[in-house]
Amino acid sequence: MTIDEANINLKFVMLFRKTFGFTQEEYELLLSRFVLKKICKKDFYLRAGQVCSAKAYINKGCAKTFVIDEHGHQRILVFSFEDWWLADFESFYSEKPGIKFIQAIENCELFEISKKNFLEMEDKIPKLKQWYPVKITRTTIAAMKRMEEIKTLTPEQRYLNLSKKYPQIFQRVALQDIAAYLNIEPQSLSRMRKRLASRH
Amino acid sequence: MTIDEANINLKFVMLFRKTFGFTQEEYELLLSRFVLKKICKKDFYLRAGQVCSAKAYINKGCAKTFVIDEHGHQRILVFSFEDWWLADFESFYSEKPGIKFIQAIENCELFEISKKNFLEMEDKIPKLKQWYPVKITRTTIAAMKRMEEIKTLTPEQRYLNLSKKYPQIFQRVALQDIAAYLNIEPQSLSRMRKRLASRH
DNA sequence: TTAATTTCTTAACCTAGGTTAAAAGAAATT
DNA sequence: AATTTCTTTTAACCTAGGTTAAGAAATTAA
Repeated sequence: MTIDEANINLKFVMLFRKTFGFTQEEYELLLSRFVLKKICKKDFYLRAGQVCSAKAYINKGCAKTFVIDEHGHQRILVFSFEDWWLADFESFYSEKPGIKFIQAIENCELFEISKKNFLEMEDKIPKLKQWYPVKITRTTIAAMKRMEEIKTLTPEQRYLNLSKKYPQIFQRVALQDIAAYLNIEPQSLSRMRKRLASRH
Repeated sequence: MTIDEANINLKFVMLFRKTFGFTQEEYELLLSRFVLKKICKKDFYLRAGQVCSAKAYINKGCAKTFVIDEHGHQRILVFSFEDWWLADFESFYSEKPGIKFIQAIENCELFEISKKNFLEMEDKIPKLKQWYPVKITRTTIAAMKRMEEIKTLTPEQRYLNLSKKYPQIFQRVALQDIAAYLNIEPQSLSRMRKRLASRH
């Protein structure tokens, strides 16, 4: 399947075009390696035990990445929305089976590129290679910040931060998933919301 | 100050020499840009508010990296021992003042290289540049794993993991710092150790 | 060696979140 | 519209860790 011209809306490719000055040929070559993949709500993009051999740009929809803890509970590591990438980073680079599940929260429209094709593109379009250090540095900093946040804040504080920073998230993500993201049980989130409401 | 030949023990440089096949000239050029820096126990290598404009290889000693939470408590993000690097990664790359403190837990012998010199070396020794993507990918994966661990495990489980994986750490790091690393108060760690001991 | 300081432990009480179970509300099916 | 299923809320009880305060043990300094 190739990408329907009418659907092309890959912000990052457009951004590259501007930032790194891709030629028309490079632009088209890169685009040709992406494949449109539609997945329905509740479908899995990736399951624990699989090797993540591709990454996918989210054009529409959202997804959650989670691991299963020893009690069998989902522990959500990240929610991903439009203009983000879906992948189990660890498995993608190690090429070993991962422990993460990536599941659609809404019907999703993804543009996927295999690791093989991506590496090939990095060879053929040297400008693309400049992207990696920039992007991964940002990813690392984000992961470290997230770690600091989890370390220093209580679930309640993290809930308040989330409500403040991404109030729209409650329109798209179920409370039970918010709870799994905050690392608490849905009942506790419910009680917490009540507690916070009563402190008007 | 230059590095005394007798003291040269930079494993990473030796490793590079083998892995990337540095020439003698490259090897000596790179070494010449490192500066020996000794800091005493309890001295700060870096303070919040400063821009981290260098990184330091730990040849001897250990250090803790922490942030201060809203109650004024230290929250230790990482302990660093021999053969690790000291830096506030976030500040190093953003070139903005950071929020982290890096403090020696023992007297330390560091080999420091400024960001400026490091970038210059990356230009002059192209083989060195190959190192970055490899290293930062590992750093990112480690940060993500740490985040998963903090998310999925209780302080008690993390204490048990630490005791199992790095039993030697208790010989070098005070219990109050272990507590700050586990995200609990020293009293709670003390109580927890008693609880665990009684379950023989 | 003693005094001062720091680190570690103990205890009593408090609170947030876990656990279990059930009910109420919403959404999806029939 | 009615039924089934999934999500959210409520409540009672339990437990781990926070808080405060004080004492014991170990370092460090004098």
